[in-house]
Amino acid sequence: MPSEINTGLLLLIPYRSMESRVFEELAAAGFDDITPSQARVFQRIAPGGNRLGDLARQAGITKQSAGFLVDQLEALGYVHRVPDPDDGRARLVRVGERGALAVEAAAVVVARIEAEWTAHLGARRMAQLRQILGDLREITDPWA
Amino acid sequence: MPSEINTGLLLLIPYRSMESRVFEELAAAGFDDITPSQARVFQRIAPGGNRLGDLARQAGITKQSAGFLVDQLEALGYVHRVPDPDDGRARLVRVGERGALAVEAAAVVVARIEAEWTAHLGARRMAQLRQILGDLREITDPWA
DNA sequence: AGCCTTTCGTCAGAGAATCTGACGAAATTT
DNA sequence: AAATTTCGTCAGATTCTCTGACGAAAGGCT
Repeated sequence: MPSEINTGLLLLIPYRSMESRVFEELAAAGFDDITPSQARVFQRIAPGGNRLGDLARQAGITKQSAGFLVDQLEALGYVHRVPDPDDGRARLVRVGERGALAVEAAAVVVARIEAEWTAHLGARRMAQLRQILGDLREITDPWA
Repeated sequence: MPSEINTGLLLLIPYRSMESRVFEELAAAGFDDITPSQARVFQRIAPGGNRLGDLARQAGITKQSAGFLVDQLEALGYVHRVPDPDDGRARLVRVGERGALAVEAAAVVVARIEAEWTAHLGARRMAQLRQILGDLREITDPWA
């Protein structure tokens, strides 16, 4: 029978596969001092930078935890914080030099994995998958 | 534009939504002493029971961590351990009485969420989603 | 039989990640 | 101006996870 496995687990399996592969290959490429938790925050940083609270909400953790992880990312040179010109209380977390290199390296790995998935599923179904997930985001993304 | 967001994150968003909702509603139903980490191990337990090492591999954690979590699940009455008749070193982790009730309650919530998703996507596309994810599992499930 | 070697689970200890609660500073509202 | 809210941090505790080492049992190999 065509799998009575619940849809949640069905989503988690490929996610985990991608995450662990990106993580491994990044480590092999010299970015071996970043942890998965740090990476999950890091990957949410937008081009213009984000406030700490935004990152926390998007990553689904408290702002204290996000602050803890950003401190480490900053010490490792992946990000830096700049004052928020619009709000004296806040600072913006921005991708730094080393972070930009990591982003680039990660994008290469992600592209390769997506290509493998496309090869397995066919371009048409890969596009359907992304389309459907995008639609699902409308009712499942607390941040969208 | 149709989202250049990477497919991994696209998978994670609905997963997290489902996980957190199941978790919340389970807590509201009286299963409020279980943690997400415990639940991620618990949900892998098969009808006949599993060895600790199996659970660890499936959950992607070390056997020590799995042991730690199963100890707690056992203390809370969700599971129990029985000797493995085929191997004197091993024991089987089995779902206990209270665990079975939690499984039942979780299944109800999962079914409701899947119904919501189906209502949003349409039955046809929901089926496509599950079909495609099932296929993707062939190359992404280290356990399958 | 008797010895490796591997596998299963646990113990011990350390480290990482997360949370709750409380706080000062700045922004916003009244 | 004062009260309220929001932003980030500090402090402390808990939870989760890992590495390393170990005894017990199983399986292989002379």
